[in-house]
Amino acid sequence: KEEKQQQLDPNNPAANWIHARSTRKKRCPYTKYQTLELEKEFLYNMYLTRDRRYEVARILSLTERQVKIWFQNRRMKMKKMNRERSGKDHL
Amino acid sequence: VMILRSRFLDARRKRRNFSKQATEILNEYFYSHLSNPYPSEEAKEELAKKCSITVSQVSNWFGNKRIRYKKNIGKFQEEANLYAAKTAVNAAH
DNA sequence: TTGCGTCGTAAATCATAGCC
DNA sequence: GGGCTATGATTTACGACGCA
Repeated sequence: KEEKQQQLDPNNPAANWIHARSTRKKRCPYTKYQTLELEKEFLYNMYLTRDRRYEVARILSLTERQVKIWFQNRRMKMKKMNRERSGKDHL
Repeated sequence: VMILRSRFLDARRKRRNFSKQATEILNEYFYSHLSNPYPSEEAKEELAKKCSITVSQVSNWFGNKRIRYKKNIGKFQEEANLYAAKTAVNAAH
């Protein structure tokens, strides 16, 4: 495990930071229907049971992994929104 | 009600490009850390304060900058030279 | 040692600001 | 105004690491 570099060269455009696992799946935007259904499910409960995940994936033609990750991302989004909803009170 | 309404509208107000000065500060950091342009959480907070934007916006800016820079280094060469010269001058003083 | 959780991010895409 | 690109924000998909 690990990787990363540590080469300096300020004047050279040799920024070799990260990346791109060649095996990564290309991002594929979900349809309005898929997103709406996922949102409805999220509203019902933020965490999926195994059975529910299987059903949602089947109904929306997504893999269970995609559904799992969608929920993880959705929870992070909610967290971010709450954080912003906190530092307010002005105007 | 009016206050709540104005807050709601305010939250949805259209985005604005960052000020010239904020962009200047972000670019100075980016180009002076070109070998590893990943500010720590603390650095992000400091940049956010200096730029009068949120930490999330700083993260977005760096995310966009890194990928766009990497995608076309040539396009940013002039800008890179400009900031390199600027930091060199600052270091000299 | 499987398996799902968060955190930070890449990369693609979206939305629209802002210039000509 | 209309088109076009730049730019800030959001959306998928993981790697790294944590915990039970």
